[in-house]
Amino acid sequence: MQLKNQVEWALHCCAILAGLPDGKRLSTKDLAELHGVPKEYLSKALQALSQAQIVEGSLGPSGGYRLARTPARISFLDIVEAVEGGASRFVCTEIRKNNPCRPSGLCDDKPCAIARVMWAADQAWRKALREVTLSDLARTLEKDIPAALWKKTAGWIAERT
Amino acid sequence: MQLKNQVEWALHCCAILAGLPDGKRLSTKDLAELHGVPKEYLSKALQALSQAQIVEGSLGPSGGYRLARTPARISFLDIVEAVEGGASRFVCTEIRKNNPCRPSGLCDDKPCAIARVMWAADQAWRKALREVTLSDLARTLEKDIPAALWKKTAGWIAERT
DNA sequence: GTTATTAAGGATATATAATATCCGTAATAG
DNA sequence: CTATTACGGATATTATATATCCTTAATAAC
Repeated sequence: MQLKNQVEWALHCCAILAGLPDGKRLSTKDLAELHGVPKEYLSKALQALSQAQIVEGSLGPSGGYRLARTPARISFLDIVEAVEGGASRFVCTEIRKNNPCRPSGLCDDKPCAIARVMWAADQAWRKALREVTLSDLARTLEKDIPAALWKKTAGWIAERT
Repeated sequence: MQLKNQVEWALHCCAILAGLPDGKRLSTKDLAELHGVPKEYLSKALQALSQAQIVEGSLGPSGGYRLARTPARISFLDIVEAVEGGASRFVCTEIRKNNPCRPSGLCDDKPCAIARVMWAADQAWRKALREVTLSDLARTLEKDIPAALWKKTAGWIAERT
């Protein structure tokens, strides 16, 4: 049980888009080349982000993607859920109802106790992701990435925007 | 991306085993019938629990499973990890290294900033699961389950131990 | 207008993992 | 000796993830 690799790709793409000069866009082709991933498949992830209104695509030459709102207003959770879906990773199939001792008419007033615990843990995961935004990430990256690489990459991007 | 249904089954089986009279065992066959799930496949989940030393199997007629330690010392996380594995659900494939601007010799002193956030969220999920034990669950179930069903099920189990 | 480029989305193929079943083995209680 | 059990290996089936291909409509540049 693993998150899709598209989640990783989407996060990295958003990190790049967050650093783009104002109003500029970057195409799927360039994002794919920058990250060394297949353009066609990455495109699906970007489309998911677009549908979730996290990024905004535009057509034609000089078209491409940019963030739909400021980095401070986009959380990791937004991006993860756009790609992976918002459903809990624990699915309760109500096997308690298969208990042969159970009266057929019996109705439960609460969801299964086991599911409640699993769902609460899922919420803890989501909370952790909700609390980190793209601007937080940008600050971290600025410290992590060597200045030379940072500058060279910015130049590479500038040539294509 | 969903947890395996075996996780749900394993948790329910452990809940039953936690309520078993001292020293008694219950077989895969009975656990499967009680939960309405395929015996052969459930067996794989129970084997995983056995390998993780959460339950203890014994052979022969009147054999079966019982918990390997007290319910207070078995957490949801123990059970989930036994079935689902302990690896983080986010896998970093280091796509940052595919950046064409990156000097080929460059070595990173830290793991990718995006991965760090994702891994922290994974830890939050695990923490929530680590903090709930089978004895906590037993207390909750006692309140949730109607006394009549509780008693009838206990009887059903008693006939088979 | 014409052309090249782009996002968007549908259709389809391939690979991997989840789900499920079957069988052989060794242990063990009656 | 027999029936029952956990355990593990092998295999089949189904679902999902991964990936590619193709068509369409928009649009910027010429």
